[in-house]
Amino acid sequence: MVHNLSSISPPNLENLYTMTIDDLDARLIALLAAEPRLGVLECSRRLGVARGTVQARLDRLVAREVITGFGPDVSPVALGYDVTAFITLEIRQVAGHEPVSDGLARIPEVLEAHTITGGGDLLCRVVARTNADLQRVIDRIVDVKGVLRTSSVIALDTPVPYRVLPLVADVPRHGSRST
Amino acid sequence: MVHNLSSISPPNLENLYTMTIDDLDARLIALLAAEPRLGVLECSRRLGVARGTVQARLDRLVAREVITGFGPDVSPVALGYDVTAFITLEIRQVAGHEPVSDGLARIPEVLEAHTITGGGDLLCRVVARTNADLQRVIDRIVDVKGVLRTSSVIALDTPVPYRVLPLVADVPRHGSRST
DNA sequence: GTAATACCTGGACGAGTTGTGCAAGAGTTA
DNA sequence: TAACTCTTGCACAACTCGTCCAGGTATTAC
Repeated sequence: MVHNLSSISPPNLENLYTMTIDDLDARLIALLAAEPRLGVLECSRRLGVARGTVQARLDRLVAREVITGFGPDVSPVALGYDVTAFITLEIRQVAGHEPVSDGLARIPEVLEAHTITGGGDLLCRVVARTNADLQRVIDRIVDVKGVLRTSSVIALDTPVPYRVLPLVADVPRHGSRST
Repeated sequence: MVHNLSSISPPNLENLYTMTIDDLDARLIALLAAEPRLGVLECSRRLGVARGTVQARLDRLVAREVITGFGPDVSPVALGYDVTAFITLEIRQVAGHEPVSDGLARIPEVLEAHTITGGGDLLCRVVARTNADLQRVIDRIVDVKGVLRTSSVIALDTPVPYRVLPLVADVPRHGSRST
């Protein structure tokens, strides 16, 4: 029997938003990151818990959007895009960001774009087949309505490739629920 | 019977390195990206090809490292890391990049790092729990031996989140092998 | 033109996994 | 003590997986 709303909302909200992950979650994520094609059953064996537990944890992690998806991770380099660059855009501020963002989103080579501090600017990561091809991509960006100026920086090497695992291992936990 | 080496090497090398992907590959990747938990059998149904074909294509894509993995994709935001920043490092050039890269790799909040054009510099993407926490992360970076100066830019919004799919759809193909 | 090669198809096999449901026990909170 | 949440262990049928095979077709080499 429910006596008042506070007996419903607060615990749920806390579970959904305040909580992060516990030790078992972290181990599960690390395991899946190491061997992504593992099934639920195999995970449960490796982690030493029941299959239903792994299934429930996974569902919860996905529901809470801690896990946002399961690849596939496609390598631009393997597709022939060997050049990565970071381009800072100076844009006309009167128009706002949206039109520019829309224009950028229409360029396949723009892999991501962020608005950043420092007066109406955008930082975006682009790829191209060659340095000469990069010029073409930059031209396309400059052609986007609202873009005033660009300044590019080419990535030569990637000593630390994108990763999140150290973060997962480092997150403050709410105690270990597992025995 | 093999008459000379040229009847072996060139075709293989071409298949492995020169080729990109064809139409079916692109559709398969797009399908998996949209619904990553799909099995091989279900993919074959959706794509209208035999199961063995999908299996072979997937194996090849992974072998050629067009597909480098299958998540899970973990959201730093869901773990409480709400602040993303891009930090440009000026480093002491005598030592080279490696020691600095190693130091950065040991900081969980450093999600990726690239060496960039412009004289011994590094660009890295970091996350932090709050703006105040970002200061702590920056301090850790500055503490890395070889780092002289940093300059940070905070990402306020991400109008174009990381994506590769448009690239896949756009890649020049070697004709459609599918009927 | 003929042979060799690579690819797709459709079928088959057994082993293993998945989704689902249930009852019981443990731990926490009020 | 009661209510709640989570985990466990078990069960079931349905499905999928990895793997193999033979036959057909398209491309390439000679």
